Amino acid sequence: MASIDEVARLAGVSTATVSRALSGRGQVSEAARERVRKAAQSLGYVVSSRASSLASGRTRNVGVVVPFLDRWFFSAVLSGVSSALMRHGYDITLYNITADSDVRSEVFGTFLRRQRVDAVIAVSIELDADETQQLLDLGLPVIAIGGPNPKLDTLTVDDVALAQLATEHLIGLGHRDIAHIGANPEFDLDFHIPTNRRLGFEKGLASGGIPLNPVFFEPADFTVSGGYRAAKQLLGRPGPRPTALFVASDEMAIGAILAARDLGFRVPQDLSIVGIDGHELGEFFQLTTVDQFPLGQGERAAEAVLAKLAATDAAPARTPAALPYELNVRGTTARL
Amino acid sequence: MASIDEVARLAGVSTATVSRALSGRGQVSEAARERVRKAAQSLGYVVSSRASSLASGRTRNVGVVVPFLDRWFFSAVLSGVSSALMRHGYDITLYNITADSDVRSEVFGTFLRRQRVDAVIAVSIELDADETQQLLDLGLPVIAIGGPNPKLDTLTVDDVALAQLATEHLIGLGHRDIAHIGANPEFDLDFHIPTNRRLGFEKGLASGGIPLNPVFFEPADFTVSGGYRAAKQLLGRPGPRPTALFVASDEMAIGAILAARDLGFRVPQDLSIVGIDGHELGEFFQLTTVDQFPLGQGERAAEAVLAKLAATDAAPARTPAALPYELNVRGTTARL
DNA sequence: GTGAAAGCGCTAACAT
DNA sequence: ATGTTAGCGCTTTCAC
Repeated sequence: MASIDEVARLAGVSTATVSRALSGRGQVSEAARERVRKAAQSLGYVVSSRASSLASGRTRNVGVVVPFLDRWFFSAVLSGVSSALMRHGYDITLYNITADSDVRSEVFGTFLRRQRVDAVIAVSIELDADETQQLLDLGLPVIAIGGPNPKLDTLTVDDVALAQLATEHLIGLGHRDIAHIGANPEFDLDFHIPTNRRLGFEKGLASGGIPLNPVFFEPADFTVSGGYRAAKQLLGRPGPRPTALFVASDEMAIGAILAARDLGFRVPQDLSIVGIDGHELGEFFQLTTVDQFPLGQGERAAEAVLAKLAATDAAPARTPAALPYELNVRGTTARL
Repeated sequence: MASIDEVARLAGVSTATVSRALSGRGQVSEAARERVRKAAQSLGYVVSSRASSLASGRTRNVGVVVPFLDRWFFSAVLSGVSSALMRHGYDITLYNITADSDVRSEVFGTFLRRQRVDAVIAVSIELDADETQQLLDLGLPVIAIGGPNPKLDTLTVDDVALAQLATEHLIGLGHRDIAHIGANPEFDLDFHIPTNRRLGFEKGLASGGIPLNPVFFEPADFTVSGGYRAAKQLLGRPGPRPTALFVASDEMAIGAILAARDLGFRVPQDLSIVGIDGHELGEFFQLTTVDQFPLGQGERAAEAVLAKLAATDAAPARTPAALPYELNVRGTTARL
């Protein structure tokens, strides 16, 4: 592994000039820059991040904290973060927080304090006051995605508005008997998202002058099978039947589609279903949904964090804007 | 951020002793060790990985190279890698290789050469000779998962045997008209897995004395909708119809189940379906499958890499064994 | 078992 | 624009 001295010797300059030429910091003549580049190239030299970060305080590495790796939404966000950061020459080191509080305190108390990262992106994790403080104490730029945390710069989608949009889409199609599958109270301990989606649902109904019917709500756990079971409840029991379902996630919505089919309902003729997320399987099931572009959320988070890293007192990074979303009408919703 | 000197002062020892006490290398009296631990704790001191790795050459960080982040199989493997490595105090930095050859050469030519990692785990990426060489030239322990590469220590599941097991399960249930959904030749440029599964299918048929029927094969792209389309082809066209399907992945198998239902076939009464993987949705669809425990694969890879890191010339790490798999009979296969 | 001191390979003042 | 040099915060001989 060639070192900076060898490059300097081969290029006929000092190590300082090599450092400047390769990092783009400070003034270097075009000629010297070119010789350094060539020398580095021919020696296969790459700046050692260990040495460079010790000397400069910069690691070119961003820590990403996620609660799940094997749920589609989080993978998609991570994918977006990764590609955007890579494009800028940054590495990403991954911290998978589980529910296990030992793991959590290890991550916040040790792993993140190793000075391995220049900044942190926290993806949809509800942090308690302690954890938030520990993050802040790192003294690094932090960007959170989702789950608004007043102490952290957060990129957040307006979940109330999303849910309202979905609900009003249904109302616009003439539906009035609309049921909601969403917020399981237990799940909501970690994320406020389900609650907000439920609020949006209620706002949507209100805007259409439709009274809230407590029977038209069923909690589920944000999995396909949870959605399936919830839909079976809603559709199978005696009493009034909804003509449309607003489901708080695409995965649950897919479960609901399957449940409806099993019970002999045709979607969308007998039952309209709308979800939220923009899940990759939505296309296959022709699911109408409110897309929240998870990949784009990751990319935006990456850019926000890079902006913070590049910010100066003279030119501070601007606060992140609200995340975009879009109603994607496909085949699971239709006029009553 | 407290530094080692402060800890040393507070504990009344030299920095050398602090280093030894905290790293567990070298001899330290129990008393000194305890004082150091207390001092570090009270100052909130964590060893700086920048300084430590520059001085020692060890980073406590493993690079993980994956081709996809948003496919369930890879997320599951990554999840396993992450939890196992974390347990041992290791960080993981993630390199998401895309098909884009610029990204690939950046990762192998630059990112991985920054001396940020002690070892590399490559998850199911088919590497060309150049890339393999670049990995080897890093001079680091490398463990690959899947896609056997003779130059790399590889943890690999016997795909031929898996496929044969699935096929023979069908034969054991009395099926003889068995179709296969699998290897799309184009997809196979990157992974030999589909080909091996097809070979296993053929071996299974042969062991049951069943001649290969070229009509009973349909290529697909390992997605749900790919499986759906392929199954529609197989079941919908004139001519002989299979009574069972061996599908080379669970995601495609789920597509096949849906296709069968849409065509009015009852699963498993009219059609048996078996997949491969152990996908999280398998439970919901009651899919019979050959589970290959992706999470466990990740954990094993992590352990293998740690073993290599701990290995000495006197006690080299043993070569990794074949990965386990298991037939999980659920509801989509039945006697003819 | 413990301490002194010489690096590890860079970067960033400071000089020129 | 470029070189000299003093660290960055640890680990690891080496000596005791």
